[in-house]
Formats: sequence, structure tokens, C-alpha cells
Amino acid sequence: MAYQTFDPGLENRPIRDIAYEQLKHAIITGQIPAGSRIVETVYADQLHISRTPLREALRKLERDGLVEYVLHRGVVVRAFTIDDIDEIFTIRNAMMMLILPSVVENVTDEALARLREILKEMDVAQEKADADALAVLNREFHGSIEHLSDKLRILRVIDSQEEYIKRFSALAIASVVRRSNAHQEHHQMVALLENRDLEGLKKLMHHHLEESKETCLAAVREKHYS
Amino acid sequence: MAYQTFDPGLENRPIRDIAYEQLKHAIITGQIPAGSRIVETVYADQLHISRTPLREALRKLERDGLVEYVLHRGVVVRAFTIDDIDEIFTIRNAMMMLILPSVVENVTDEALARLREILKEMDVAQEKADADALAVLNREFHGSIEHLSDKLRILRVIDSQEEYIKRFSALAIASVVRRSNAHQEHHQMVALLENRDLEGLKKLMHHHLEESKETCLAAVREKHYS
DNA sequence: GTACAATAAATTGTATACAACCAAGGATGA
DNA sequence: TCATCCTTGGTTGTATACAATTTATTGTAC
Repeated sequence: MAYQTFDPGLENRPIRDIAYEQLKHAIITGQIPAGSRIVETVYADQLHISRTPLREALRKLERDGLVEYVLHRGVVVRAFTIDDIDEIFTIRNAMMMLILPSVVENVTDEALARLREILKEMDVAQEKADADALAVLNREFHGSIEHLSDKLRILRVIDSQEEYIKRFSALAIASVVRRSNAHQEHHQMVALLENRDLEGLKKLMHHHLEESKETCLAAVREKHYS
Repeated sequence: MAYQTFDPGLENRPIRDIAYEQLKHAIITGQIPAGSRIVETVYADQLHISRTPLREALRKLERDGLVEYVLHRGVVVRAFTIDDIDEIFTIRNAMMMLILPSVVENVTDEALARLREILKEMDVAQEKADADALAVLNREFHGSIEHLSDKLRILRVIDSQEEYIKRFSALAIASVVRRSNAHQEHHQMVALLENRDLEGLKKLMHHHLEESKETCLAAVREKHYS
């Protein structure tokens, strides 16, 4: 068959990466339920690609811990429990504490201006109670802060959990109360960053992520997701 | 060509995993220097395998962050600095603090007996100043403690750094002074575990890993590794 | 009907073939 | 001499073919 000539705009990535992201998304959202066996030919046909790039995508998922490989039996989707969510947020929180010193150290006026810009957009979204927009802006906001750090390996750990965070922090933002508190906290964060107040920022960020976790866990428990 | 029919004993893993580990080892030990481009055909020939399993190994290394992928240009070995070592130990220390509560909670008499057994072997190795044996036992000792925890995702983060730790903590163990201190600390750890003294253990473990890091960094700086 | 052996089907593991792309160098023309 | 186009060699991207292994199925004996 012909190559996948989708290529929207400038993107010309290998289709193994497309497959990787699609599978990752499908697993995290539960479209492919935990315990499912991923038979290569089935998914290759479904994605209209050959087994080769699909297998490379599976190897990546394997390193991510999303699927488990069994000798001569291929991969199975790993289970995903409330404890996982707890751990993911806990890891993220701990990593954040590790990078904050370098974040405060490296913050520039340009970065602060950018954060204030995002905050303004968040004000609007908050006003309109647009949870979807807030979820996107929220990731942008936190991402901008995190990537002020030069601790590349720690950032890599955070980024490896990024996809989960995206999904689950959206759940937290769905809560009206949490949304309002989080919004205030975001404003406070920028103020603390402005003053280079490391201790204050650490305390606030820790609280912020802890609250997000609790709200998210409550939401998940309610939906009896596990 | 015929399949790689090496298969020593019971091991019958796919050769992509063999390739993965060999490449990983070669990169971490510096046999393949940072910045090198890994041309698939070259290494496939060298390992006497085809490109397919090699590519799957490369995808895993990509997720590990050991190599970097450039569109249509393949992978290059990422640089590996003193800062990386610092971060790796820092991450490990932070993760350890997160799992220790569950370690203390789950510790059993059998586990303690096992730890004392390892300690005894370490006594012998310490007596004989056998640094190589100590390095192995050291990993076994710490691994046994870590895996008392049921925080699987956090353990996964620790394990993902395992290979580095193996290499670098061996450097720390090469120091006679550090070796002696570490040995004492290991004995103290078991005592604290016995008493389920979480706070004491946290304090000691934090100190222990911090000292290992410093010794290792000093050794690396001396060898002007970076 | 159950147990076991033999066989067939499904699936993964590996190798190879070919297409697409990039980079470098030479040919052509001004 | 310089710029531009084209070609070509090298390398990655993908598809496919085939081998090996596991799992399911069938058949036969008891």
C-alpha cells in the first residue's frame, strides 16, 4: 500500500509516532480496556499501517509502562487503578519540589509576562466557566513554569506522566469549587514568582497539587472508575 | 541467516531485548560516546541481527532518554553530564522518601531475615575489601528494601534509573572511606526497619543516598568524566 | 466421556525488499 | 568563478515474507 500521506501542514513525523500517540490516548482514556491483549495484525489493519511501525510504537508503550510484554504472547494493556492516579500526582508533586529552586532562579521578566498573558486568558475562561479551555490553559500555565527549570532529567520524569496529568487534572478542573480555588492559586503563584519567593512558592505549589489530586480522586471514586 | 540460537539455560528473550541491553550498557559506559550517530545497518551488522529488532531496541532507548531521534536522520547518543548524575541521585532520593512509609508498613520477618542474610555476605566482602562483590550485594540490599513497597509506579521510576545507579554507585563503593560508612549505615537500616522506625529510616536513607551521590560526583570529577 | 497425541490455526519474532528522503558533490550554464 | 540544478550514494521509513512458537482443535484410544 501507499505511504500514509496525511501530513497536515508541516508535520511529517513517522507513523510509528502517530500510532504511539493514538494507542497511548486510547489506553489512557480507557477505549482499550485494561487487560486487553493488543494483537498486532488487528491494530495494524485498524490503523491502516503495517506491523513494523506498530511494533515500534508498542515498544515505546512498553517503556512507558502502559502495556506489559509477555514472551511470545505480545502485549497486554496494564491495569490502571486509583492507586496509580495517587502515585502519579505524588510523583509529580515530589518532582515539582525538586525543580522549583531552579525555576525561581531562572525566571525572567519575559517568562513572567508570558505567564500573565496566560492568566488573562484564564480569567476570561474562568468567567465563562469554560472548563475545556481552562484545562488547556492550565497545562500551558504549569508547563511554562516547569520548563523554566534546567533540570532536564527531572523534567523528563514529569513529562513522562504528562499524558495522565492532562487527563486527570481535567477531571479536577471540572469541579466548580476547585476551579475557583485553583484560579486564585495561579494568580498567587505568579505573584510569588515575581518576588522570587521560593519557600512561599513551594508551599503553595505543594498545596495546589495536593488539592488537585484530592479533587481528582474524589471525582474518579464517584464515577466508580475503579 | 539463522536465528540467534544462543539461549543460555532458560533465557529465551527476544533479541531486541538483548540488543537493547547491550546498547544501553555501551552507552552508559561510554563505549559509544555521546554525540555518536547510531546508524542502523552498522550496529545491526555488528550485533549480527537485522534492522527490525535493532530499531525496536532504539525506540526503547528513545523512551529512556538515552538517545535522541532526529527526523529522517536516525538517533544520536545524548550527552551525559555531571548534572545528569546529580539529578539521577536526586530523583532516586526523592522517590525513596515517597516509598519508605509503605516499606516500613509492609516489612515482614522473612524480609528482615533476607536482609540480614545479605548483610552477612556484605560483612565478608567488606572484610575482604572486595568492591565488586560489594557493588552487587549493595544493589541487592537496596533492591530488597525498595521492593517491599507496593507503590508500583514510583518503583518504576526508580527502576528506570537502575542502570545508571548500578554504574555510579559502584564508583562510590570504590572509595574505602565511603565503603566503611555505607556498611555501617546498612546495618543501621536493618535495625531501624526491625523497629519500624519510619522517621529514623527516612533520615538515615536520605543521608546515605546523599553521601553516595557526593562520593560518586567527587570520583567522576576527578576522572574529569565531564 | 476423558485423556492424550497429533495437527492446524493464529500470532509473534526476525529478516529482507523496496520506497522515500536527505545530503553532498558534480555538471551545466551564465 | 559562482550559482543552480540534477544525480547519486547513503540512511531511514514502511511493507511484506517467512520462521518459530504458542494456542486451539481435531482425532484416536481407552
